[in-house]
Amino acid sequence: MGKRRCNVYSASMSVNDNSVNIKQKRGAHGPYHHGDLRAALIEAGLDLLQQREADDIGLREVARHVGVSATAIYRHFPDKDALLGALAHEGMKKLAAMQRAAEAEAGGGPDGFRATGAAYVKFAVENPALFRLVFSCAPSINLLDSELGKVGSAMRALRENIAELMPADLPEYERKVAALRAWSIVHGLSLLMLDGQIEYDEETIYRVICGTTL
Amino acid sequence: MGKRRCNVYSASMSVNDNSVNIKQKRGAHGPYHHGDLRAALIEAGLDLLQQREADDIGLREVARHVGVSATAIYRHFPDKDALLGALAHEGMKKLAAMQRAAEAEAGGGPDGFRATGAAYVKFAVENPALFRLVFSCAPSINLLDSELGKVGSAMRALRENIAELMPADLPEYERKVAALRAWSIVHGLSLLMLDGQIEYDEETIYRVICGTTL
DNA sequence: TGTACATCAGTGAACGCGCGTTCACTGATGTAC
DNA sequence: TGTACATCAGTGAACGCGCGTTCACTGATGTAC
Repeated sequence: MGKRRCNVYSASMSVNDNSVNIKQKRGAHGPYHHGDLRAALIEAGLDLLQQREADDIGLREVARHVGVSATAIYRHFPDKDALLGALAHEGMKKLAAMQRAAEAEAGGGPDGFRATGAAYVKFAVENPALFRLVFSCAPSINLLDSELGKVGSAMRALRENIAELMPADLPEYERKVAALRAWSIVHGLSLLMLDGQIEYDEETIYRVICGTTL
Repeated sequence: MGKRRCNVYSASMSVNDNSVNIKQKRGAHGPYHHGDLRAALIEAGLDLLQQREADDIGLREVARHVGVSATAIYRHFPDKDALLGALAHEGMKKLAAMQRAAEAEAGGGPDGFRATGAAYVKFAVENPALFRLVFSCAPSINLLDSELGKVGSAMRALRENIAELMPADLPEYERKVAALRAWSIVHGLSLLMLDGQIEYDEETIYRVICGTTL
């Protein structure tokens, strides 16, 4: 009982593995419509990242988690790095979404900025391994984005977003420095918390962020 | 020619492996006086950390680098984690030393504080893998320190050092928050640079640090 | 509707690899008498 | 000074492990006629 069952698609489907699930399969190889396995692999990867650092996640393990042979992955990703890259890309999008939501809720201006910063830290604390992966894969993510034909990278968007939130009356260089400082604060705060140097405490986060020049 | 030679103690000794070096051995097993191999292993580990992240360094590799059998390590460290812990501990001491030196040079007060911060970032940029290792091992380092009977941990010292550098007229809680912010800034700046998000630029670092409330 | 065929997402066996760790051992050193 | 002995830091062989990746394959699907 101690061991985990590895049901087909256990990552994304309900836990019962009765014949109904089996019969949902199309063909003999799985319940995948076009592109499903790719999505399932990513979901399984994100799932594993909730429990473990990216370095400790194996390609075979992801396949096992989905209930598919290890080699099936190669139909969807050229190699392990590509899979990790896709996970990082997903993380980047989630982070950006959380920040956008926080800003929308708090309104623009300084309040919005603080909310954005707090969301950044919150994302890191809630998704430690994913957060780390995003930054350890940052160069390849940029590459991925431009390959997809997007204008600029998600990372650049984050950076510019911070700069835009800075007060408009500052000279250009000052704005850049202030944005960098703001980013450093939330990034440093995040990692110090992930590494157990600071306890997670919303009040503290808020105060640390608010002290920034605005 | 392409392959590295693995000379005995090549990490810490000059490169020539002629018979003189061999004859320096005491006994048949190596040139170690008491405790020498331990030191050599640590040195080799630090050496490898200049080239590669800690996760990609193997116990056997460290032994190879020193020119000793892999199992010899177990005379000096219970397991791989202990060796990595020792490396992290060494890193922590180096970081602390660099900060102390920077502060001494710049004098106390705000100038000293800024110098301390700049030294922090400089250490990170010059020793990326070691810097990361220090923080990923932080809990075990604390343990190590208290096992050695020191009063408090090196990490705590760093933290308190930052707090002491804060202006004295601030109320207790404000001091704590300001210290946290200062630490976050240099920590975040360091890691953003290590991850290639920001280019290393002393002027920028200086400006980002100086903007902090003091 | 029936048949022939190309496509392609899966399969399981196999590869070589380097790892951390254990084991029984060896042989030089320092010590007691 | 000489001998017997305990200590202990090294050794190399061996362990099982899980990994990423390759390979030739299978069999359901969609398409052309």
